[in-house]
Amino acid sequence: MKLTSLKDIAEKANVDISTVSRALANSPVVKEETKQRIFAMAKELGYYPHASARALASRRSHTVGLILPDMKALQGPFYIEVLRGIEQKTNESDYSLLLTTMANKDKESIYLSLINGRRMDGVLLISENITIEELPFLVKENINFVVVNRFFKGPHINCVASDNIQGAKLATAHLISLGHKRIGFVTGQKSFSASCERIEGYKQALGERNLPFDESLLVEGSFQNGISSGYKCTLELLLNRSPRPTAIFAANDEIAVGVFQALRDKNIKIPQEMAVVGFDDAQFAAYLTPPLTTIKQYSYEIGFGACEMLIKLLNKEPVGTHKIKIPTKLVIRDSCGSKLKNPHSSK
Amino acid sequence: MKLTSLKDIAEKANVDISTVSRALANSPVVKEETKQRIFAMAKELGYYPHASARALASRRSHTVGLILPDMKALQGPFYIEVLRGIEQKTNESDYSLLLTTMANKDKESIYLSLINGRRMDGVLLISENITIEELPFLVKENINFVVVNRFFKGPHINCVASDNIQGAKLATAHLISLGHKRIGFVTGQKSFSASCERIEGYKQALGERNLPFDESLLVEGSFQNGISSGYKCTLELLLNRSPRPTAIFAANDEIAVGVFQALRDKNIKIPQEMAVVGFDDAQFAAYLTPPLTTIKQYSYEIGFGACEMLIKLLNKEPVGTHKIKIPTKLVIRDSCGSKLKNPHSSK
DNA sequence: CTGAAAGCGCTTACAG
DNA sequence: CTGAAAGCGCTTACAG
Repeated sequence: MKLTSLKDIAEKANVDISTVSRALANSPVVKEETKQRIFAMAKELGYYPHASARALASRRSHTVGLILPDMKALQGPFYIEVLRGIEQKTNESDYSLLLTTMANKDKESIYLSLINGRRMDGVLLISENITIEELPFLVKENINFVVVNRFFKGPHINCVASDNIQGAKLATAHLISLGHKRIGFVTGQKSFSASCERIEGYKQALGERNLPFDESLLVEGSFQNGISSGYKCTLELLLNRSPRPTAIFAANDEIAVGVFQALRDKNIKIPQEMAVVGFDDAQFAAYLTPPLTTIKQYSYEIGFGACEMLIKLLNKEPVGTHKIKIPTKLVIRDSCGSKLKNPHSSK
Repeated sequence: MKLTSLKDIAEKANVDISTVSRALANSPVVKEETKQRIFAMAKELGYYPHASARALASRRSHTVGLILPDMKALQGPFYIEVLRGIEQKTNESDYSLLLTTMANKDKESIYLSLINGRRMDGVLLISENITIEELPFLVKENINFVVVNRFFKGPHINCVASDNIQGAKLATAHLISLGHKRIGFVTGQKSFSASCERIEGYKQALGERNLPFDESLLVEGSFQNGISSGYKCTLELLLNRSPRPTAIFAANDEIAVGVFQALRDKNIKIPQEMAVVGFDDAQFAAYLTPPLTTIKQYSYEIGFGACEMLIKLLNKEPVGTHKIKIPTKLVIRDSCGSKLKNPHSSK
């Protein structure tokens, strides 16, 4: 079954294929009338440009690569939304999206085979476990890339991520405004930049209200094992902290679920005896008992923005800044209650 | 920056590029010694074949398309695992994976642009909302495809999915073996084949034990709005059913969460007063209170199997059957308790 | 076993 | 504004 090619259109329209090519690319150089005639024929013949031929000739695959540590990274609503944003942008710009995982491959060979094999024009790096070490390699190899949801310093390293500092500040300030002074914080792994930034935001909020920072109120949990680590860390926060915190900031919503469970097991009422804030605004956050107050991340915008930046790079268009921070938003539900009556009553 | 091509290798090895091409393709026709020499040079020069050039010449893109209704379809652990399976197989077979969504595009144009644009050799259809109508189009256009996680009849329609009938039978039989005779069933949308199959399995299990099938024990929920529909449907099952069911089968684990919530609100103890079984074995299933007994689907195997079948089709290798059913497994935890003491005591 | 040649379906200077 | 030609980097009959 032969598909229609430029040649078919050219013959039918009685022009050279180069003219057809230009017309379909909407080149300003070809006469409007000719263009219209060619458009019509192309449509009539059901023409679809052959992506590989085009890529070979133009030296652009019009494909963006998405590199994940492994598929499990997609778990949770956060990355799904990131993907939605990416897909929307690739669609609008007529790019294809190639999906790859670093699972059991070595990183350099991925980059090399994908970029040198010319399957993609640039890559989006979605990865909690990208290390700063591999980035210079990408820069050296002249690979267009943007890192999604992490920040790295360096002028050639393009990043788009949530403003974690601002988000954590928002959460902490909210608790403070409700009268809390001792705020426990179940963080994510400290090896993740997002964790450090959120801790930074927490400290800043405290500092701005002249509240002391107490190291013992920080317990390191895990983003991935949110529920179980949230549970364990809460138990720890309930022990030997004097006075006991009156509020807990969970570094993500899964962790908050664990916090909820521990609190329920200990018969500590939310929000009356302990306020809880999460981070992410996961879909289930509104369904918890009580509904979780949390920090919403604009993950769709992160994906879209990252892809937009990459495509601009590919088109050699000027990108403004190479580091984009997407602000977050406080979503108030019931897990923090309203003003605290007597924040220090419980010990 | 010029990348190394066949020509570079050919010059260096003092052979024609066609020989290099054959050697790298490991053609049996070229002399072993020549091959080795060429392999070495290729490696030394860091050669990566240009995917587009190869695709253009060989008329195979070596790319498999993954078509989703929208990114949200990936939500939940089920499809993540399916993806893992697919990725594993594409890796092994050296295929690339192109990701597309049907969100705001019309389906035929997707198929046409992707297949006729020759971006992919075949497609994997992951979609709850694929309709039987569009399949003949695919067949007519000679597109290689396999439907993941749904069954359609027809000799040219390749499907790989869980054995839903067997799974639902497993769940129901388990409840029956524990003494339950009145088993409520919060189904998925009846428009989904998975729902019908699970209902069928439920009926079969009942029939095999000579238990009557009571239509009023079936309430239609929703896979997507699992929690809220599970909640509502449970309330309904608790009303006017006489005698009241002593067990509830939830068509997926999210629905089971809703069932749990409703039961808790009504002060009905799980499993003492009501046994609950789910379906999927979602990650959170083990963390519910009580841990959920459920039916595990081998989603990784579904993805792997589907991709394997597709690649066989592309290679014109014989595929055995065109419909593969992957069996499910009962995972017993605490939500069904053990033997019922007095199954009819509660009314 | 290897080489020379044609061709895959486009794009893009170069002329005119 | 359009055409003729070269070229993108491979594969694959066809000869020898």
